[in-house]
Amino acid sequence: MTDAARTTLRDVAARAGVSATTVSRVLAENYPVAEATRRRVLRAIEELDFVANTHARALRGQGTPSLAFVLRDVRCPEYAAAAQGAQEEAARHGRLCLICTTGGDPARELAVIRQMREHGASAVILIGGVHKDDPYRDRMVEAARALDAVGSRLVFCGRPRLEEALPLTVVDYDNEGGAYRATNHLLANGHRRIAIVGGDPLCSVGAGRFDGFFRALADGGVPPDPALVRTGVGTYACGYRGTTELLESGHGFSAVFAITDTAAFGVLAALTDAGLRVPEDVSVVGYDNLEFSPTVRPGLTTVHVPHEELGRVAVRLALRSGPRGERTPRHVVFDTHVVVRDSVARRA
Amino acid sequence: MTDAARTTLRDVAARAGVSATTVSRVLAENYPVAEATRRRVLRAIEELDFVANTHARALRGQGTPSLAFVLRDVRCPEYAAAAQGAQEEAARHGRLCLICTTGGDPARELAVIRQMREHGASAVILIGGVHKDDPYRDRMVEAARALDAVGSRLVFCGRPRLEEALPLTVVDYDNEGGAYRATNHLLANGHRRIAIVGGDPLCSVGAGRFDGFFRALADGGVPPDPALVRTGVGTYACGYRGTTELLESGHGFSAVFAITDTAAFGVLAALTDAGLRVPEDVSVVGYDNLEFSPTVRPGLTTVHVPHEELGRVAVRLALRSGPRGERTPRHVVFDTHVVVRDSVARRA
DNA sequence: CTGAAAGCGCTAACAA
DNA sequence: TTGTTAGCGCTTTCAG
Repeated sequence: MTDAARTTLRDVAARAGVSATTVSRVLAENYPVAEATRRRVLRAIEELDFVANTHARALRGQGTPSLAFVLRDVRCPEYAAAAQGAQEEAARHGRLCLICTTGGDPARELAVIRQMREHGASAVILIGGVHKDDPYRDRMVEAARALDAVGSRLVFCGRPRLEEALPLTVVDYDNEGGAYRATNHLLANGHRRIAIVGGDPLCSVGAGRFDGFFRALADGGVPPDPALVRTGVGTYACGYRGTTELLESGHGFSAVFAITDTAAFGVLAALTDAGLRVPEDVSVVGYDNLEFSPTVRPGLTTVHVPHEELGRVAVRLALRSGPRGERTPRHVVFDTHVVVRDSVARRA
Repeated sequence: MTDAARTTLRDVAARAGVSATTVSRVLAENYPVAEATRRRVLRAIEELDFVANTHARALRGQGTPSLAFVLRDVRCPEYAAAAQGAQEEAARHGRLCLICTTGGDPARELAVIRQMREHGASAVILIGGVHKDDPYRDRMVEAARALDAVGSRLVFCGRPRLEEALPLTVVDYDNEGGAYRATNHLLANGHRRIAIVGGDPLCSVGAGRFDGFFRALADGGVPPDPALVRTGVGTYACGYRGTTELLESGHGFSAVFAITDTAAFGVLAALTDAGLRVPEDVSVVGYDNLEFSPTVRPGLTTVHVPHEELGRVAVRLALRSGPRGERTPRHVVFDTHVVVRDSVARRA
């Protein structure tokens, strides 16, 4: 029982008593075919349960190239959201999506890009932040050029652009600005001792959020206190741990800026477990506005990031200038804004 | 700037001053090639930044066929978990994964299966429950046969098998049993008035959970009360709404069995918003044991489902009997068990 | 050790 | 309206 050979267009042709060309034309509907013949062919296709071979088509240059997404982990709600948006958009265009997870390993990311090149994907969309790392950066530059050279594109989604002159499409959001506004919201509510928890300053996402935070502090005339900074990788665990450490350290604070909503959930849990009330005792803001964030109690005040939209637009731009379109690199940046819910109170 | 033609193996051959055959052999490493020649070829590949064309390979029959996953929505944590497990396993085998979302539309699911057939995927893995619908079922039977006919497989993941004789691989979990045990846990804690919220009895997943629930009630000698049943589609919203309705209806209850953890989060929120304490006033159990479930307060008592594992095993089985392996349909069912946390208390 | 030739399944000139 | 032919990029006999 080796590969039961797949039914080919020739089989259909034979059965319908026509040439392969005719079958092809019936399928493509791009050429006149006598109605009777057409019906005969259609019946043969039906009877044989024929489906065309994508690879043969692709080889002929007729294929609809797929789209590829590369992300760290589908379980991260932000990435899942972007992936979902992208999927929907791709489906709308009849495109197939390859989704590959890398577990955050840059080597795997590059490997995947390579696989996509082999595959002739019309675009490779990289979702999520990057670690700042020069050799990696250089390889990315190469990748962008290589993809461009064959009429394909590299798209960064929720990841800052590299240098200006690169054939790269970037769909990003105002990461730094969101952090600035979130911090300002805390400041405006009278908070001065604000902790920041869970961010990774070496990751583009974390770095931008830190920047916005400190800029807001500076603009608000509040001196930053290193004792109130707890770095991490944006997970629940580091939100929880960071908060617990902060509490134990005895450095007072009246508000926490969690670098992600996921970390904020950890912050909330740690505070609750310590017998503190949110927002009466401590105020909390998050970042991302996950689907889940309005549902926790208290509802989480956070920064809205249009994750689905990022994915959708990434696909749209990737598809816009198909192989024969103009090659202009594109750059779109979405706004972010604070969504006020119940986790921030005026400082007593 | 039309399709900058992609570098081909011939280009490499020309540059290295050898035949295409030799280049192919250097790539495949399946045939002796003089070291000097090899190096020349490798250099040419490097210089030209050549990557082989997957489609040509696939056409020749040498390709590594991809794997396809079909699921409703990547944003659902259960599906994301399964997808992640599957991805990792696939990556381990050097396979590419196509992930397609259907938005729960059976028509799209079928369409996707078709695309996968065109693609020659070695397996199509369907993740998640199904609605009970006969015409759809029949098409699925057809799909299973069609895939099998070309040496590919259809895999159900977290979805009950169809008829016995089908060439279908099933990786499922003891859905009914989990609900039975969760309900028993409530019963064992003295609860008699137990509401069930959020399930869709027309979906395979919901139906199994309802069955387990009612069986446990029957075995425990507790007559089921229709007034305590609130159906839905397993979302946060229906957990919330169901609970609110229950509360307003005035039918007393001391515990809620939420059909999914996601619904349980809604139940928890509704209870909290109504000024009730969990578990002091009302006990709650969920189902799924999402990553998030231990992190809410109180920690959610729930039924563990090994979602990642389901995905991993689905891939493993799909790959096990490659095209030339034996065709035996397989069926594996994972156990489920109750994870006790803090949302259930003894009935006062 | 290397190369020439055939062909995977499909489509597009070009003829008829 | 239909068929014939050639060829996409690769691998693989089969000869050299």
